[in-house]
Amino acid sequence: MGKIMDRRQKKTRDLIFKAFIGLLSKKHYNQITVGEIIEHANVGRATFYAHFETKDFLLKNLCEELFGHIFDCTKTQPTHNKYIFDCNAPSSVFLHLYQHLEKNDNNILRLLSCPNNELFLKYFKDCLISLIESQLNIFDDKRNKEIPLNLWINHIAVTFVETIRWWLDNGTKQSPQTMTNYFLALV
Amino acid sequence: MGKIMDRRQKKTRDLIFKAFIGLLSKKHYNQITVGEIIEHANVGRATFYAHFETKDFLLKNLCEELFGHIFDCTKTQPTHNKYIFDCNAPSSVFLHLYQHLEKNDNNILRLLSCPNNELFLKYFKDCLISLIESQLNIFDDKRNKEIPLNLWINHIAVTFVETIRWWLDNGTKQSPQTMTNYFLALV
DNA sequence: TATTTTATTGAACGATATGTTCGGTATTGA
DNA sequence: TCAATACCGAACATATCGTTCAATAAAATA
Repeated sequence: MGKIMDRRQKKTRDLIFKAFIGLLSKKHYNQITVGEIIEHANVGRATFYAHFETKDFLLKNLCEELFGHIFDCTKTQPTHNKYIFDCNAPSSVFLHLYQHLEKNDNNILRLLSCPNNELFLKYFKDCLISLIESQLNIFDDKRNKEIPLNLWINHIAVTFVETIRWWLDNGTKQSPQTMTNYFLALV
Repeated sequence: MGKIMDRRQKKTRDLIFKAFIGLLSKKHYNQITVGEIIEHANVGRATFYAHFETKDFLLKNLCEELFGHIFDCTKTQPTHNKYIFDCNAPSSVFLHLYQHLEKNDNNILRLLSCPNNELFLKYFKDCLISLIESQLNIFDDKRNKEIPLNLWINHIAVTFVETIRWWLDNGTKQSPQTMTNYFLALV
């Protein structure tokens, strides 16, 4: 994973990712072939399989690369989030996520709004859940104690994911702050 | 769709559906082959393709068959729902859906809790959205007018779907009434 | 019942995709 | 400079797809 990579390795890895992303934004995951990927990446067939066991693993690795560091910077120091984000509002983590997305690092938006966005939103949700678990106190005032805890956590995560989906479907016109307000109003 | 069917047609159609459901509860949709389906259904290859253009169409038809009538009975007389369900509570439609699922007609539960449940929950959500659009007044008291309408409707649908997912994951131990309460508390 | 219509069968086919192998080449890092 | 290693790319066996067709069996109709 974090191993030091030969320049060549990193280069072809990036080429494959880039080609894959390009294809994902055009056609459905299921009908993308390895042949197409290596053609667009301009990479040998054997090379592809030297890097990725399977198309599914390619997807998994791509998700880790894309979302990994977004959530990393919220997790590495879970108890100090407020200060990291230089903000005391309880919603800072979520505001920060909207802002991060708006910056569109690594073309994440392109993937989250493409026909295959389910693939990524699902992965995104899994990351979110562990984040929310560590930030649960934020929602204490909104919680109905009747509701089972894991149902509640899941509901928060899903609500957040759906605000993002809606945001993207509507052209990302709203500000991160507005989206945070929508999110908090819904939950 | 509703055409009169030759006995043979209905028979093979059911055999294929049954085989498909059996496979869906064992392995991932993507790695189910037409070959496996016809083998388990004990049906000729050409016969399969005479019924279904594609595996994707098979899935679509299965969804329509499974969910079609559940939602049909809520839609055919949209203005009279209260009386159909013999209940005056505004939540009756949703209570009725939980009850319907609990009866487990057509092994719907098996599909909604299998590893492929995303496939069905997604379809279920789409049906839900049009149902909710026709029942929106039920949620008038809970709605924050700041929130865009389609975001709001989507949120209600997703919340309902997620309560079902949670219900199934936890063994369907709660009563439909309890689930309705959870749902209304979340939304 | 006799006849016509329709559905199923199963083998065979071409096309496409998969994942692997291997000898040769080019790049890298020390 | 040189040893290690990543890439190439063609070839291969295997698997799945979706279609075709002539033969057979079952249902609908008269």
